[in-house]
Amino acid sequence: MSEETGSRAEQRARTRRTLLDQSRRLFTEHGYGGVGLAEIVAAAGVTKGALYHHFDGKPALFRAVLEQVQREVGAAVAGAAEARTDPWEQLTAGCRAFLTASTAPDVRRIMLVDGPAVLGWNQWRALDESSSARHLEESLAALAESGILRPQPVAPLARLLSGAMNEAALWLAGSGDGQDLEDVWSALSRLLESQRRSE
Amino acid sequence: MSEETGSRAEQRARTRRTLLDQSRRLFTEHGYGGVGLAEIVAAAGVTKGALYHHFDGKPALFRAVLEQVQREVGAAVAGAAEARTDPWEQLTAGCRAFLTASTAPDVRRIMLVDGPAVLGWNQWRALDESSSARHLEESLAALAESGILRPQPVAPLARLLSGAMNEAALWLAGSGDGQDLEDVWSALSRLLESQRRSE
DNA sequence: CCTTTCACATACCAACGGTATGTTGAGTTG
DNA sequence: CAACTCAACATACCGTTGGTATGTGAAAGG
Repeated sequence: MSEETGSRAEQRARTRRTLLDQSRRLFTEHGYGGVGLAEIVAAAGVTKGALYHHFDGKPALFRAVLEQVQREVGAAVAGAAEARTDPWEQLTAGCRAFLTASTAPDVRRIMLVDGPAVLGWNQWRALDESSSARHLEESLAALAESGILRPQPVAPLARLLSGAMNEAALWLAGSGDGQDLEDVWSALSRLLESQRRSE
Repeated sequence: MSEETGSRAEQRARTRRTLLDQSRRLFTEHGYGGVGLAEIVAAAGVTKGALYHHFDGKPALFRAVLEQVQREVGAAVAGAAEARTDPWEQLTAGCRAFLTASTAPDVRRIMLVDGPAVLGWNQWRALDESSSARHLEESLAALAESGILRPQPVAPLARLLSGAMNEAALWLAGSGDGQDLEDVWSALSRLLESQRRSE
């Protein structure tokens, strides 16, 4: 299994990664409040001393896990958008990528449910802004500047769409029905399309 | 102050109400995880025995508080809608009432932030459905049936709009700027109006 | 009155997050 | 290469937490 070989830096990295992986799994299964540090360190095969050597406490550990999840979601959104050239398609592809990515159980629980409660909404919002939400507002701003979007301030619209997609992802994760994704997607598409400037 | 007069039923009701009021205040100020039962019972002037006589535990107490908050928000939404006769105005008035009501600190923290994390999203969603979200979907369904709304399934649209308004309320509560409410409201109005059937 | 029952108060427990200190081996230095 | 340093943990412990089991005094019932 995980031998205690390697340099000190390797051991440090491996321990930290194991802690992150196991806590992410347990947070997903039982929620932040439903899992104790004892359970986490037991699953990782270390002790609380190791955990507190790497993280400042339980909230800091959760924050590190959340940042990891948000980086992955942000990368998925950005990747889907960059695969397109048309600005409007970049927006829609990014939104669809966010919807599918956020339906995963760990994203759902860690990012959408427990995140705001553990860190407080303001901190959660700041993290969300720096990862995936930023792409949405930038995309909308570009569309507004080139006149493709109906003229309006983009910041409020970005908030509304972000909230709409968050809620939709939570709903989709619970339904498990593939048809629901298409229903939500057409509804969201209608909302997006309605903000496109009529030629 | 609160004398121990009255019949046994009156004492019971008074104790329960005090417990609900104080826990609601403390949950709002420090969040669910940030306040202990000791603090709650001290503020209410009773002991843990009284609390456990009225509620099954800390999550059950929070659930009772949440249901109270949701009833108030639902009543505000329904009241604003029923003050109008035109179906479309009922929708917009209800949405605006939800936005303003959900900006209050207790609604924000208890209903929007801690609610899903404490009860789990499925239970939270069931409570939300039975209070304010139901009005939204019913209003949309009525508009769809009478042909005022662009033909589409209303359930996904209701979910998207509900999430959008939740997020908007969270943002508005943090900004404190009165202009932001108007910005968000015009953005939301544009989204709603775009789903109105063009004559 | 006397008894029962309700509405709590008191005392207590296991588990929790967090800390203080001990230990070991890799990396550095003379 | 031997002595030393210090990072990377392990171990033991503490105060507090949510939860429970039991005691108690006043109101309701006969």
